[in-house]
Amino acid sequence: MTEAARDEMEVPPFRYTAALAGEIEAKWQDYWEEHGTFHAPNPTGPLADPDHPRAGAPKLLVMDMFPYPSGEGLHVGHPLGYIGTDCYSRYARMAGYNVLHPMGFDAFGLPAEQYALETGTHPRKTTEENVRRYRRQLRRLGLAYDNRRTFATTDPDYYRWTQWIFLQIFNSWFDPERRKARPIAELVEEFESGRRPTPDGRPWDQLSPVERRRIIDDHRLAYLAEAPVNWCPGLGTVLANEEVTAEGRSERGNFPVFTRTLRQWMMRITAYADRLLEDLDKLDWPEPIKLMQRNWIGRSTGAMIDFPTPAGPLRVFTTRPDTLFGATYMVAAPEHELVDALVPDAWPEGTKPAWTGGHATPREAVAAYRASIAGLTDVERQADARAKTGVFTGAYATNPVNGAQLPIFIADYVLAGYGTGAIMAVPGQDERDWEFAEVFDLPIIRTVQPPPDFDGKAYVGDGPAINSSGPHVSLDGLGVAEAKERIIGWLEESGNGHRAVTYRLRDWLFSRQRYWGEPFPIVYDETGLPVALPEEMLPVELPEMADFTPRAYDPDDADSEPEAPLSRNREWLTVELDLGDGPKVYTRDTNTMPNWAGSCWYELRYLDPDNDRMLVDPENERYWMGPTHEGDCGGVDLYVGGVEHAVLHLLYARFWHKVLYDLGYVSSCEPFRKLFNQGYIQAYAYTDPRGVYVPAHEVREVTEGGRTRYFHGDVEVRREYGKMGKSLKNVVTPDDMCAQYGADTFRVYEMSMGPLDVSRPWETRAVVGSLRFLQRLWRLVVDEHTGAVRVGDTEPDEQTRRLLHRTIQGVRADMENLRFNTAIAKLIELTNRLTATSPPGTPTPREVVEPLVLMVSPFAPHLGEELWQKLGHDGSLAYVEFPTADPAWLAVEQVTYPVQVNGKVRARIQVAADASEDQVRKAALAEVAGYLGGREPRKVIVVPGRMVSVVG
RNA sequence: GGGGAAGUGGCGGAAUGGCAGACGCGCACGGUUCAGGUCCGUGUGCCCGAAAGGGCGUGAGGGUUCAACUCCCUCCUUCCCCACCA
Repeated sequence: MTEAARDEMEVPPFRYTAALAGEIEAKWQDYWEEHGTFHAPNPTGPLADPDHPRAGAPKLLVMDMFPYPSGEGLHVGHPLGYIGTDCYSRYARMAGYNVLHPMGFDAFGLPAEQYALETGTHPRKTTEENVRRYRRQLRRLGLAYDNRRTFATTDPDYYRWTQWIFLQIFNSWFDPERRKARPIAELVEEFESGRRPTPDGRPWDQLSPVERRRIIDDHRLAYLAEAPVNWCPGLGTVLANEEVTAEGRSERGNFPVFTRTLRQWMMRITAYADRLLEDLDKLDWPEPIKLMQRNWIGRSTGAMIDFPTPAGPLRVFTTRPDTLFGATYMVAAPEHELVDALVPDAWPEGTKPAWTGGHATPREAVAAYRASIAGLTDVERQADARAKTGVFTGAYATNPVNGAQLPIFIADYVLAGYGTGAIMAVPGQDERDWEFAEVFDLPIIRTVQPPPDFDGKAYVGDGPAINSSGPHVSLDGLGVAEAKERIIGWLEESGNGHRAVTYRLRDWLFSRQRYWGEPFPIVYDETGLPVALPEEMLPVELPEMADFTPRAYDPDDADSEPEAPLSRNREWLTVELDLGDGPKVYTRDTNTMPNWAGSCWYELRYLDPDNDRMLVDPENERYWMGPTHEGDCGGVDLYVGGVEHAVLHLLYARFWHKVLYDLGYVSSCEPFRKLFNQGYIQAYAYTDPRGVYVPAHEVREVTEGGRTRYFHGDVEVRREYGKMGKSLKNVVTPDDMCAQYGADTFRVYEMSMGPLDVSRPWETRAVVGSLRFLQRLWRLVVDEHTGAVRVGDTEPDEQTRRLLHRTIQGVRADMENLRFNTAIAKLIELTNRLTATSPPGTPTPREVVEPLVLMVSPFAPHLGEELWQKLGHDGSLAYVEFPTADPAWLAVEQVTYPVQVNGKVRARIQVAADASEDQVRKAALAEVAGYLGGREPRKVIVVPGRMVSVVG
């Protein structure tokens, strides 16, 4: 007889098994879909429904970071956050909120295209298949989405609006006075009226149309620029800095990446740096995430200082203008534009041999140094980080504060992209400058007095200024902060510099030479300047192409040139249009948008997914996302996702949202009011002695003598801890869990493993604990042998009733704070109490089991619905009020006080809850007198309701 | 190098400064069972003890407090992020 057959014979016919769970789950999933149970009503438009039970109720918008439907499918780690938001949403709906909990798919981008390339299938086809599979898997988990609002970013109806937003950004400029984006037409008007001077001062009407367009284009929030970009021949595309690893390789594929200057679309996110920084204070986000964004934006305050040179002023940015007297040399980035003009024909008198790099002329030295840098990979540069390299340009600059002649070097420790690409070097107060000064034997002047016990080199701390007096100004004796103020004052008066702020944040490189992305709604006319397509022409559909592969090259071929796949589609490339000045032939932009584009605004589309007149109806946006009080930015009420999006996605989305806010399309000035980062589910993986991974589920654990060893067959294997993945042979899928235990058990297990924001290891063998819990709950309602409902209107005993109300109160608090693990622990306790007090054969008190079923239902929704129905109720419990604790049963009559003597618990006393402190003290002392050796206690502390502490 | 998070039984984890280890896994014993466990019950931090009881215990060390997993200082370890940002 097989085990399965035996099980079938022996297991009571109405036991809650995985098989029964599967039936119940399918039944309720169909029910919810059929009845549109989780449809949330909008205030207006096609999704409005005044008869809905939650129409007009307070709203709650709960979202997950939507998934990338990859070809690999889901493992048990993926839905952790989704289950969390689902439990929270179901709870909030029962607590009276109109809850919108939508889900969509982020389907454009590199991985989908890579997967398509690997399988030789068109990305549209594989994407559609993947989305279908994800939908099925998520439905199987009972996730309560309003599925009328589901979309993929690859739907033309969706990316039509992605392109529309691009056009709004393209047609806007940032007004620094008003600190906001304004329509580009208003800028044109300012130039026309003369209120705003043109860059070279000529009147607007004397400029040629092309000159005017260039000026306007230079102001746009989305603009074309020759930018140093990361060209990856192996992938055949340029990459954003964020997609390049510290080793200078592509994050995806690990191919070499080269720097190349190309004409690219850029987004002027730097214009919003200050607002992106300031508004972090208004957000209910985890502090570490805010800090990461602050660091990414990297605002530093200081001064710009101009140092006269023979080739014109060399401008530097410094955060330490107070150390100006300590500058002993200058360094420009090797790429700095002034360098070529600076370099003299011959080395000046007295040039130290070490400065020349052994070259006969400065020009040769500079060229050789540049070549040596270009030949290095970033890994080598990184490895060389210890030893500073560089070369003298042969030129000197003048320190404006004292006339000192400062040799100008080029060195790669100065970055072209930050500040002005040049620095004044102050070795006395900067460690990097000190190192360089040591290598090149340059003078070191301390301008801040280090403390007596300071034995380091460069001193970066605070202290009185020294050696800082000149003919125009003296800083001596001032602290760093005062010295900064005084020197900036002098710089501004004397015209040698000014206060300045710089940011680490760069403008966002927004184009990719890829196929699987949103095409730009841009064409070029005969001038080669960009022209926006009119809104009526959206969407610009991605043309079907049989050959969509990027032209990849030998990964090491640094001389290769990028080529966009769309540029090979001759038919699509040119288009005849009449844009108001007669029919003309235009060339389309052949770039596509990066995969961040679709996720930059999707929260808005959920609110009004079918609107074909606008992005989102303002009334719907105001209802779901609008500010609710003075000083509030508004936004999604709860946004759950992984920390890996702490910077990029969240920063880009905030930027787009702010542009839409400035232009008046949304009432919320931030997209995500509250952010929560869920942890990751990790897993063990096992390698055999050859280092090959073996299937984790085949590994046996043997514990002997307190030491645990692992075996695969007879072979001992080594355990590793890490991510779940195919290559590690340790994947467990939700489908496995649903088949083995049922979706409800799986959900309960994931939510009970630990706090939602903490990563933890997956352990399949522990899942059974959650099944046993649900089985006990089931057994409280259903007789396993007869299938009869065994709930009666009997009174629970007082202790059980009190426990019920304490549980209700505790579970409500836990749910509000997303502490699902402790909520479940409380529910198990109550279930265990009922199991003990209502054994089989006796009725289970309805008064307790009904609220228990309601409280369990956010975690185990299918079982909840089924039991609710068995308890005699019609329809779904999704809108039934969540239980409320009765204060009368929370109050206690007797309190047990532990009594500590000198920090150790020596006794327990029972006193009436309303006993006075004095009564408690007396009772406690009577109990522990023996521990005091007959002496009077020195001190007695009564913490009301908590404990008594006696000090002897 | 800078920043962040975290160290509690065999394991996952509980604990507004107030009885450390809730709840679950595992394990042990018992029940039901011919048997098995996706059942039920009891026990389960460590050490001494037959027990009653006692001692020790939240990475290490110090401090504040009647009282510290919790607050402060120093150190160690692990994970994550950023890394020549002037």
